[in-house]
Amino acid sequence: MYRNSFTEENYLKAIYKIAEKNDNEDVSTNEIASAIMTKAASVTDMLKRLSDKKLINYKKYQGVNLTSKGEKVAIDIIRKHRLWELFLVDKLGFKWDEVHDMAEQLEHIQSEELIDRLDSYLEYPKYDPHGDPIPNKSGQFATRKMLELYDMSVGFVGNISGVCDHSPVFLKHLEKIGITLGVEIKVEDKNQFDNSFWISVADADPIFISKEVAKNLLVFIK
Amino acid sequence: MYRNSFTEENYLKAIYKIAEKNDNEDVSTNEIASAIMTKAASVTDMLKRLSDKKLINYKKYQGVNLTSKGEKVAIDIIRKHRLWELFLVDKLGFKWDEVHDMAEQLEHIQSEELIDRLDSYLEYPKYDPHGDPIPNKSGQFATRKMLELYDMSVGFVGNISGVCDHSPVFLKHLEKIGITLGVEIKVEDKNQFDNSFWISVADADPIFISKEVAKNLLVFIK
DNA sequence: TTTGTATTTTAGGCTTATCTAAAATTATTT
DNA sequence: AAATAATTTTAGATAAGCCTAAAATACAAA
Repeated sequence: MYRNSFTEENYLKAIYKIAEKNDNEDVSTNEIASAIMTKAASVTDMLKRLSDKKLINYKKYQGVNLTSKGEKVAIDIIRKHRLWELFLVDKLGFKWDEVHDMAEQLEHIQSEELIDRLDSYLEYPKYDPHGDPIPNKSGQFATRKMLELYDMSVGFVGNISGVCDHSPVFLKHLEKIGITLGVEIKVEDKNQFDNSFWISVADADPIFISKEVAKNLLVFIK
Repeated sequence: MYRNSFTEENYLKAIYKIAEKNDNEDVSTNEIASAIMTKAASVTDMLKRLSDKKLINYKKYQGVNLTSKGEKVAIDIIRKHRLWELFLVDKLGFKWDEVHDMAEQLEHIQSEELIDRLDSYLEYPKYDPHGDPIPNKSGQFATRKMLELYDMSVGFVGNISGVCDHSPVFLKHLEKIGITLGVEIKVEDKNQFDNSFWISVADADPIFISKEVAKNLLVFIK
């Protein structure tokens, strides 16, 4: 029974997320370096070690992808991260823009029993506070078709079900203008000039949102 | 704003606990080595680093004690450890013999806000699942005079308020014979020959406990 | 007080994870 | 296809933490 270090877990998670974003193409050294905030040379070092441990498939200069063993580890970390985030928001009352750094630490706590009990305590949730799916114990993600609000037409009615950008600055902005996860919105008008929107949120007075905001909001059809 | 490593925090915690046990005498290299499960040479290395950081007072060959800065860190770790233990038992339903290893990891999560909210969520508890006091935000411990059950005389009535030995094997044994934290006990008889006890627990039929058990149970007077 | 034992420190190595600078490889452009 | 640019890897250091073996110091006993 091996145990992976924090650092190894972080690399695997980063590789998983980059691959997910790029339709599972092989992941390059530089992409990993910028995700982990480190230098390419350090990444190369680590790739060799992960390869030795059969956690990734790696050929020099060719980029990498996760083995099924490596993917398992990555999904497990994501499961832990999202469960802890939900705990922090639902039970301890944190806001959705405050929990990321804490979850980055908590995701490395080693105990399967702990995470299973946390899962049960939270009543086997399917989505985290940002709308991202939480894999279950066997690594399965719930799926639902989510679309960018930006692509919806005037008259569309649906619920905010996720965000693309997870940065505190974006999340705080949403909070300020009254947009939270799950809230019902309606597209009242679209501005041809700058592609900004007028939307009404939970039947309140319509608010203005920019193209940038609309592109980072995900909705699903009611 | 500095950040201490896990390892540094573990050393400081170990020094604090050894000093506490020995009436705040200076702590020796060997004592630390055996507490941390490492070698004396490694301890010496670390003592130099902790001393450079002004977390301990260290003179070669003379043993060490914590500076007020170091003590603060140690108490903070103990606070986090005990709060997490209580969370695991009270909220996630773990048994008191199962939580130590998880709390050893959780105690190093860095976020003052997190621990304050956990404290609030648990309603500012004063004692952990083993009866050990939980320091408050400013580092103050609740105090109550606890005595070994071993020193009580026949007829004594009180409540189990703590344990000396924290090992799973001891705690499981207590569980098995029906002794839990807070339960009321009465000393029915003491055996001169081997210093074993007959005690009744919560008005049930008297049970037999050995000298070893009696020395590791703490009571306070009702 | 000298001798012997136990404790502690130093010296020198090892591993993980990082870095910079230089070399090797791949990709792009003319 | 050759030249240039970008990416990736190697080489060689560094720091934290750990180790073993040997040297230094402190403690205990004759």
